[in-house]
Amino acid sequence: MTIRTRFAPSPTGYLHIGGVRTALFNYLFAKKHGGQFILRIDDTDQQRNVSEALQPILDGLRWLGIEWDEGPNKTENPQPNGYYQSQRNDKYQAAVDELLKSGFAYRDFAKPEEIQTERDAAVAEKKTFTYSRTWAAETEADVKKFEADGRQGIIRLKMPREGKLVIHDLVRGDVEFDWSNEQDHVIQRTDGSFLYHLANVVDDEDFQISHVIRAEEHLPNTPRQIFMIQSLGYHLPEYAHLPFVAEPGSKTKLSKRKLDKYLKNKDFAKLVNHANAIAERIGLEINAADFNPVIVDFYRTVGYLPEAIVNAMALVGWALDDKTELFTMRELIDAFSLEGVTKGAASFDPAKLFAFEEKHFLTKTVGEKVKLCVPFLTEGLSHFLTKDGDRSSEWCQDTEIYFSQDEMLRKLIGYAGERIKVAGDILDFIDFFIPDEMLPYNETDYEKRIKSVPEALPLLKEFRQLTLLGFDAGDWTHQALEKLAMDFIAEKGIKPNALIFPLRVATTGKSIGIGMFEALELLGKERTLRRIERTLQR
RNA sequence: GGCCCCGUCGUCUAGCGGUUAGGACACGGCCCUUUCAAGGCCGCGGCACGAGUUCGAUUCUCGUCGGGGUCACCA
Repeated sequence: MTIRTRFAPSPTGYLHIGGVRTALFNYLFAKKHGGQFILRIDDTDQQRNVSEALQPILDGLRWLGIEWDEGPNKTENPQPNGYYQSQRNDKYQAAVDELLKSGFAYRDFAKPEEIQTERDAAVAEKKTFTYSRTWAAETEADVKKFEADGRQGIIRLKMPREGKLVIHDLVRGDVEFDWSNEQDHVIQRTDGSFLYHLANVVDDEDFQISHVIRAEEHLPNTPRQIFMIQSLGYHLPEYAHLPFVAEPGSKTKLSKRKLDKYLKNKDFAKLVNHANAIAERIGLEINAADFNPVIVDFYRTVGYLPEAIVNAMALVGWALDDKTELFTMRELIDAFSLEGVTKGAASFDPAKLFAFEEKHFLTKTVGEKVKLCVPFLTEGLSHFLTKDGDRSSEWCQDTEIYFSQDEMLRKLIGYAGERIKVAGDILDFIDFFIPDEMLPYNETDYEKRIKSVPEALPLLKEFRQLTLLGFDAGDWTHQALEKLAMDFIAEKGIKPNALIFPLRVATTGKSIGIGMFEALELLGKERTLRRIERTLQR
């Protein structure tokens, strides 16, 4: 049997992190077994612009490396009617007609308030609501009568009222339902449009889906789908209901709308603050609704590695063994199995995701890191240089040199080592690329390391005059500089920090960063002296 | 409320009758160190509870409690 799985997003305008996990598991399972992964678009109830709302989802999946074999934007698609539910109405109509003909569905003329009354009564009696079928049309005469009353018809499933259904779920084992608890669900609306459950069943049959892998919130509505499958004589797919992705530190389903609440979680806040800082430095308008860690784009925007997201999400509700944590997509495909899927809801852990990012970034070569960082550096620099408005173009021209210092960037990334965990972190080191006369000082550091230390400036001045000024620019390496400084420190009989802190603030504007002498090496003699001079005159 | 699902450190999990209950992330401490990261070492911390079954239960059964999902002319 060919394994065929599908991910069926509704075009909502964004790719939810929980959706990623579902898509990923479907993808992994299909690839593992040499099958196909299909992308189908559930847009039966879509008012807005579908292609616009779908694009971020397609982009997000592609970015993550979850590529579909059939679906939108594919040149060769076997399905003549396409993969959009909105384009498949003929198929759905045929299915409804058949259900009607075979007696597994009926036309119903109840008014919404009449249904509601029955439902309220059931709730009051603490019983399962079951529609009385009072307004069900048995014959054409019934139809005429109801229509004469001004009633509008819909199509309902005529669900069994006795017996049991056992679903053999690949994750949960056998799950038993009583048919009597099932309702006569609507499958076609007054306006003739179709409902999700019907469309879903028809599509899965047409696309020959072998395994339905989806979040567990779908488990309660599986019986009605199986009822349709059986009534229409379709093949029954295998089911695997995944635990859903929960809020950090909770078992409640993760939701895009609860960001405020999540921000109270320390790890979540850390993740968001870090990302906000990057976004700010590239001049991005931060809109909390869209710039949200529940949405995949958030990570892409600040430079996370797609493989980190994939790795982290693969381990939400799945594990290979008791030790393997780091996976590439290829390794995931090889290792994945539905048996490894856990049953309990699994919290999304921002700290763990960040840890994966760190580890995956570490595996990149300097060359790869440069490639990843350049767009952020470019954005950050142009934002930094133009935020003062008028002067912008002039400043940009004057400082064009700073944009094209490949060699410096390369060295910097080497020296920065694991301080850069996300491509956007390169912006922590933007100071190396900006004109010396524009270097901003961290005022707290300046106060603490220079202003409030009387000997700081004299020491700096002396170091500059006696040591740096006469030092051969050709020997301007961090090793030579370090020796130079240490000799100076020894001679003066001071602690290293007495010189290094003021020097650090003077040359980089702040008291944290890469190794002091590596920093001076990158700056070069001329710029180092200029920055010190500027501080002395401040 | 009806129906269904779930329950191992704070979090993600390994475990599939006998283990000092293992790992990862986070957290705390120490070391290293010119700052910040990183790294090394150490530590904190868990089988929801109660009955069975069994020589023996984290593991099997039942119950209790707790958490969650779902009950649309949404998907």
